Amino acid sequence: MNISSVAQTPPDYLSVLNPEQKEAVIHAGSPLLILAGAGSGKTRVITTKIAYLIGKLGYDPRSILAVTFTKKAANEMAERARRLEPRAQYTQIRTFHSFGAWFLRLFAEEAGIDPHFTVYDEDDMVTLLTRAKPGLLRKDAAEAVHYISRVKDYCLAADADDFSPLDVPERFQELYLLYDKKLRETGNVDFGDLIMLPVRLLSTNTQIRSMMFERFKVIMIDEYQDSNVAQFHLLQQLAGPETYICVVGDDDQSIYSFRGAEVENILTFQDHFAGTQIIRLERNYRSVEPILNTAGQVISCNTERLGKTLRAQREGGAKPVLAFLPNQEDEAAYCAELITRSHEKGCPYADWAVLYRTNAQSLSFETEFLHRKIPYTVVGSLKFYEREEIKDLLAFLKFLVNQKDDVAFLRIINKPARGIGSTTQEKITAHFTALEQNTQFSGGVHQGYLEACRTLLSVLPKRARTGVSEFVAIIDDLLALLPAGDNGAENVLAEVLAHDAEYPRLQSNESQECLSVFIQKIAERSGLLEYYKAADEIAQTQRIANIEELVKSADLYPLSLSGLLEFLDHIELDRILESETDSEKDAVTFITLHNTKGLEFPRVIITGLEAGIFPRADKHDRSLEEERRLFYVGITRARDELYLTSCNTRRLYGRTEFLYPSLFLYDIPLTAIRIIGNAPKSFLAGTRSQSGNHSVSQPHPLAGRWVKGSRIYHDEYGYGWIIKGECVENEYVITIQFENGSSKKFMPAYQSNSLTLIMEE
DNA sequence: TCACAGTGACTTTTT
DNA sequence: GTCACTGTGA
Repeated sequence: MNISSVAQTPPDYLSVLNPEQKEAVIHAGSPLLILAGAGSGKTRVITTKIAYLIGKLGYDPRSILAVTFTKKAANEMAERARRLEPRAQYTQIRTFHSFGAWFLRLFAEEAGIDPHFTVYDEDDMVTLLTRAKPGLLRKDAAEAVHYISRVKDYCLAADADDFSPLDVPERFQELYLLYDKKLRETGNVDFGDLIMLPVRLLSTNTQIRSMMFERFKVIMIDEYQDSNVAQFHLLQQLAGPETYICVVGDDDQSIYSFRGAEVENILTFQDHFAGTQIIRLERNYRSVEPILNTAGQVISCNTERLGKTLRAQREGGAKPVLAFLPNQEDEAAYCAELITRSHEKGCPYADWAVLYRTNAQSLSFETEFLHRKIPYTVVGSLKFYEREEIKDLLAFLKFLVNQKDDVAFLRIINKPARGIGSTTQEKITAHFTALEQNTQFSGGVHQGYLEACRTLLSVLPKRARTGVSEFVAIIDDLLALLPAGDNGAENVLAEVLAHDAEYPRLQSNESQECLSVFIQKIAERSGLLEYYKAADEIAQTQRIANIEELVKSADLYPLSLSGLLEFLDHIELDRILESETDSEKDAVTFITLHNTKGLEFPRVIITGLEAGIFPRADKHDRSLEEERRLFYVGITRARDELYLTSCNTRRLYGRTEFLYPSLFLYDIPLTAIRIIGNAPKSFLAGTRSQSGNHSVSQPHPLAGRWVKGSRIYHDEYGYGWIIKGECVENEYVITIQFENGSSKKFMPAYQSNSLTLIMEE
């Protein structure tokens, strides 16, 4: 690692960079914070930097650790880095969590977990906690699990004295302790552990810590604005005195604080890493000028920013369009119309993206587009790995790896139904617990639930016995098909210090049988294939197709225990994104604003810009700023054309609600956009809805009927009286004070079914 | 073990 | 309005 041998002649890849990008690439020595605005060529800088470190500064590729948040981003980064510098294939380019998993497998023993651990998702966590505390309602377990996840984002273990950054419910710690005890019994980990356990291990074990210092000389983190406190601690632990640290992020694009992301990490980076140099990338190559200006207007309304002004590199382009529509059907029709017209002029459907705040909003678009036969794909509503059939199959895989996996066992013991009801299941669990306690005293090892099943066979009633012995036979058969292989952690020192060997993930599987055959066998032998085949026919679902997809995705992994573990890591940690067939198809993209991060489209429509929908009604101060950043992220996805839509009314929970324009629309100067449709006069006058200051103009035809002081009855809210009647943009709006204390606004014209005027006798 | 009805919730969600 | 969960009864 000779840092002093700087390049004499810059290679090609440097010549395509602008001065700031180049500065960021060749910077060395002190910690570096790159503030990279949307569309400023951030990925290019990171990948070029990796290539430069290896090719020009002579760093060993294996001594570089590059961390991202999504598998997709990691893949893209790895691929692009490799194109610039082939040796970058040996660089550790991973997601935070897959790095944690790699680390924990190496040091499983020291961390007190099974080296064959699998990762529990939130759903599994809830099941586990429900098992740990019988009688706990699933709803309450889910709440506790939510807090457990959050608390782990702050690196607070169950025995912590205080969970003060968070407002945890009463008796939370009791549940947390119980949960963690149960989790450790299974030998598995949850997502939070993948970061928290490495942090704890590194901070207490100096030997391991120096091994990491020895291994990683460079640490780079992408999307740093979305890192949480635990991840910050991990960075601190991994950063030795000699380590070169470079983080890249954009505080204006921090949109995951509800998941524990801590903007403070990027805002205070320079305070924690002495001598930090900051480089700003402010040239935007993506959007045309009017779109970028709009984005700038919006984000400048936030106060908590490091501050950064993007400059458009693309001139020309049209002003964004803001369309006011009567309701969500018209909104969907408007989008469909726009897209159809552009398609007729030769624009591919795939150029378009329809963005919305919540998944539920996709429904009206789906209905409309289906009707008009416009092809579309919905991104990320029902996640592949969350599907029942996939979870079932994965539970089988997990159980084969680890027979103490409580959650997996529970899922598969009686699915498809083998006549093993709750009574039998409880007997097995009780016996398992007894085994667990016995071995704790004797220091022995047991085979978990499988052994518990086997020993109980003789004492079970006939029907249960048949079922359980069938289950045991299935597991035995499948285990016999799985060659043990090595678990990849046998020689930790070699793995950590190896500088030439390729990581097993990239192993070629030509000589070996592949894992997909095995998963196919599981689907058959378990009876799940047959079970879902029948279900598909009854319910017209696609479950078998999903199972096939899972089988296919295991193609690249060898048939061995380590291959299976790797596959599970891949599934759990780096979720399968949309299938290839989807991305090849020419179709409009329907997507939530959150999911658009890192993407771009030539034409973008941001829909549902109404107060209470976006931003959501409960957002204030800091979280309002986060919502605004979300709007900013949405706007900056657009390359050539941007459309914004806002509805006057929307059906919510089966009720038609009257809605005001989104607060964020007031951030944009009227001259910067082209307004079409029936814009509320209060909006044009700049009167914000929140203040409720609507000037009453001429009397409305309905005003004589719904007069102030009248008694009313509402289906949902009960009795009340009208405290205000006003005319807003040709619509008559009344404010009702209900007897339950709440007050609400209604438009009588749209609510005649739920609202009744009580005539006095 | 299954089927049905009543109840409640109903953001966003990289891993 | 819709879905998913929970508990009861056959």
